Amino acid sequence: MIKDKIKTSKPQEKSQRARKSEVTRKRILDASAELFGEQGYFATTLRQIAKRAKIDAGSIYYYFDSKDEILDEVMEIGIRAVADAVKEAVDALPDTTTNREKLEAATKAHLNTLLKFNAYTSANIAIFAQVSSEAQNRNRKLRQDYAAYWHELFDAAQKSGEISPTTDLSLVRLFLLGSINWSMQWYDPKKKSIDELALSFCEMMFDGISGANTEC
Amino acid sequence: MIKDKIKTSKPQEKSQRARKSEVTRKRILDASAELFGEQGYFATTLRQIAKRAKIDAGSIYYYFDSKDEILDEVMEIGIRAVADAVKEAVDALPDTTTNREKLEAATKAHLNTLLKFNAYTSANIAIFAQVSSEAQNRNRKLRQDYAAYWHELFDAAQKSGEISPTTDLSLVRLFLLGSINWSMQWYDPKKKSIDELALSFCEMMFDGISGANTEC
Amino acid sequence: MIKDKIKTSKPQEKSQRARKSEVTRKRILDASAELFGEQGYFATTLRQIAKRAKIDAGSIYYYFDSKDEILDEVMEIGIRAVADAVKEAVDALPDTTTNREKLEAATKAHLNTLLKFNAYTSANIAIFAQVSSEAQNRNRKLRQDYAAYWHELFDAAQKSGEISPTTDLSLVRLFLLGSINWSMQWYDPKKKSIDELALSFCEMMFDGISGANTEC
Amino acid sequence: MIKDKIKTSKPQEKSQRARKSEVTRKRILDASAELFGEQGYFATTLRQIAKRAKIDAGSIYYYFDSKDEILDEVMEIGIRAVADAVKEAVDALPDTTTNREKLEAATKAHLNTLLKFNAYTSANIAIFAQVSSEAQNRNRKLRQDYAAYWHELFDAAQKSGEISPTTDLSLVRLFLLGSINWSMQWYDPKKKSIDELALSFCEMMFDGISGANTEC
DNA sequence: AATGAATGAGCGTTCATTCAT
DNA sequence: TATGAATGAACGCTCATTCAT
Repeated sequence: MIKDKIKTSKPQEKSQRARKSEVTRKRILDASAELFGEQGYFATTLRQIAKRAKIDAGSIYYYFDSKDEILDEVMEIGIRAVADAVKEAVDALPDTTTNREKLEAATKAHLNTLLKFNAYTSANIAIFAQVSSEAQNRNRKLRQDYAAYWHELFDAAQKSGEISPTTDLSLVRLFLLGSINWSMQWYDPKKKSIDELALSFCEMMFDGISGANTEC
Repeated sequence: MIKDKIKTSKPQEKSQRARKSEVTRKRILDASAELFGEQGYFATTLRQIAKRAKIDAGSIYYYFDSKDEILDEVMEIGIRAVADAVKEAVDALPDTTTNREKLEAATKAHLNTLLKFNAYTSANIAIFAQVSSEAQNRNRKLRQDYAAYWHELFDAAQKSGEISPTTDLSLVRLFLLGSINWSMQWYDPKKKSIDELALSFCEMMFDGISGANTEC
Repeated sequence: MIKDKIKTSKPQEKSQRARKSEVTRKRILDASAELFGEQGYFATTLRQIAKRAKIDAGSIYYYFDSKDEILDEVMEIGIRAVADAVKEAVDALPDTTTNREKLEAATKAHLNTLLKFNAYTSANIAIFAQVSSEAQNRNRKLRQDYAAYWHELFDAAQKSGEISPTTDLSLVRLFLLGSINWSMQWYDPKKKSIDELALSFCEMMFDGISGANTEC
Repeated sequence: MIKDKIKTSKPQEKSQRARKSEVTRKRILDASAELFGEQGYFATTLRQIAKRAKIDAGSIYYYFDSKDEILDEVMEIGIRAVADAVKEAVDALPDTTTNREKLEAATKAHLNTLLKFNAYTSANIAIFAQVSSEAQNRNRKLRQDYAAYWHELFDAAQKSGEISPTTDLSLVRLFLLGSINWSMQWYDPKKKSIDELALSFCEMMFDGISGANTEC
């Protein structure tokens, strides 16, 4: 809708109007992401979204064609946000970084985005399973791309010998990301920092918890 | 409601009426558990439940006071079901069984209940995060008991030296159960059996994936 | 919906419930027909219908799946009502009746149904042109049947010599029924009785208004 | 609104502004007339009108105070258009023309305006019965003037003996114009030309369809 | 033990309208 | 001269719930 019009205006000098419009649009999306994450998609009403975005419920339809369209955009932003955060974190590391360290950085970034910084990502992870399969499918490509990026990280670690050659990389990825995503349901910032948690996760995954290890 | 009446009747010779009533009641709960698991709590309507239970929507209120009461009972049954299955599986093991083997058996039992046998458990795990905090609280005690049971298993393993003494047992429990529960979102029975999956999870947790291990 | 259930119940002894249900259903249809005729389809709201039918707006959906379904049923009843009234009127005539007299009787019956007796017929004639083409199509078959019946009447009159052999019967039918239907927009019962009006219409159609006729 | 301003500006040299304004205003009216005719008044939204007129929905309010005001103007233009067309057609006839021929010319002109040339007239005839009685009343005076003009034509024909002295002229006028207006609902240009149709109508009205006529 | 009828609050959505720019 | 943003009332419709039978 409006989005298109804004993008076609000259980039260097956006009118005040266009800027205000963008701000309102973002307020709606922000409110939606928060509420979807807190209550789920179906339990969230457009009137709640409108109230939190400080506009009238009818006005939402100036920016979006339907509640479903909001959902799609929230979910898309959510996946892009983690993916970007993770890639950025990994890219920022020096060349000398080991692959295990890269995976640790990725885990930290994912966990921080999910638990602290990004309501869109929380919403995506929280509600994906409960929305219609159509809505899921619209988000699937981005999720697969993100999974593929993690696979590369794991693959590099295996190739360099940091992960045992017999390890099923797909399974271990699902194992790690499952744990991470599930932490949404129990994480309490008062008890442990997010970065510590991420490192603990990686340590468990890499070294295991077996008491026999120490016998080496 | 009816539930109470049934319990006060003599246990050995239930009238046919009472038995039929129980059957209908169970049909409603079964239908609810299935639908909650498939679609979520809010997306499921009482009419859908009634249809699947083959009764009239109004009749549900003969057995339950509200949709929320159905939710509570489904969730309770769900947690009890996994807890029972896990305990039974562990209890059935011979005395010579190692603690690691007990944890493996527990994992298999949890995973089988969740992914194959019990719609109530699937529903519980799938919808817990999306229902009201009141409903969550009503289920919390049972969940804590179940967590405590797992903790015992981990604790015994640590005491026996099978788990390193520095391991944070609470964290590792959340790590393992998070992975397991999350598998609901991606598990495909055509690719791997549930028991194999359970063993893979335990192996990763105990032994880790590090390539350095092999250097011992 | 409900309609089906009622029909499957034993015809000889309808329960009080079923009868009450039928009454409510009819109240909704009656109210709809009246309002559609008075205000048009789009200007009529379900809340107005509910108010006139003395039920709650939501209750309408116990009997009908949508506003459109009400429309369909109102339109169907409307056409059937005129068709039945016209056929009955013609059938009631003795064998000695001329074809012109039959056409006069048909005209009277149509006009009375439209202007006096049947809100459904008024609604049908008034709103047909303004509803969606889908709704029109659903009503089309019945309208064609009704038109065919009129055609038979005209055809018989032409065959018997009461109508000139060169007359285009389709056109004259449209001419007559157009005039009749249009009378909805101007007819005032205080000025002329419906039966008189019908006869005037037929006289004009048969004999024309030309002053030259009298010269015969 | 703007209309007034335009009229007060000097007629011979309208500013370009004023002219552009008039053009836009006409675009809105044209779009409205078309849509009202196609879909009815209530089914037509201001956004549809705006889209067809290639302006923004809000801009309509620069030219009109309300949707109802557009309706009034469309309806007024519609009646004036037929009235003018009919009068022009009759005035163009030579002095030797018979009154019947004048009525035929009037019928042709009305029918052509309605079915071919003028969206405003189509809209007026199509939607008059469905708009509020207030809106109808605002259009009534013009309609009565137009009816009076037809009455004059009929009256002259009766006075000259071309119409039988016993004919109820008001009724015959309603009869003819009803048929004509109703033809909107069934006329198909592929089957018969408008002029032929008009002549057929007049022939039926004047000469009747009776087979007995030929016996003269 | 169960149903059919009905309710009423609230849902997602639409639409005529307003107004600052 | 015209627009983009926003409003708020009302729309068709859904749903958990009630209740007489």
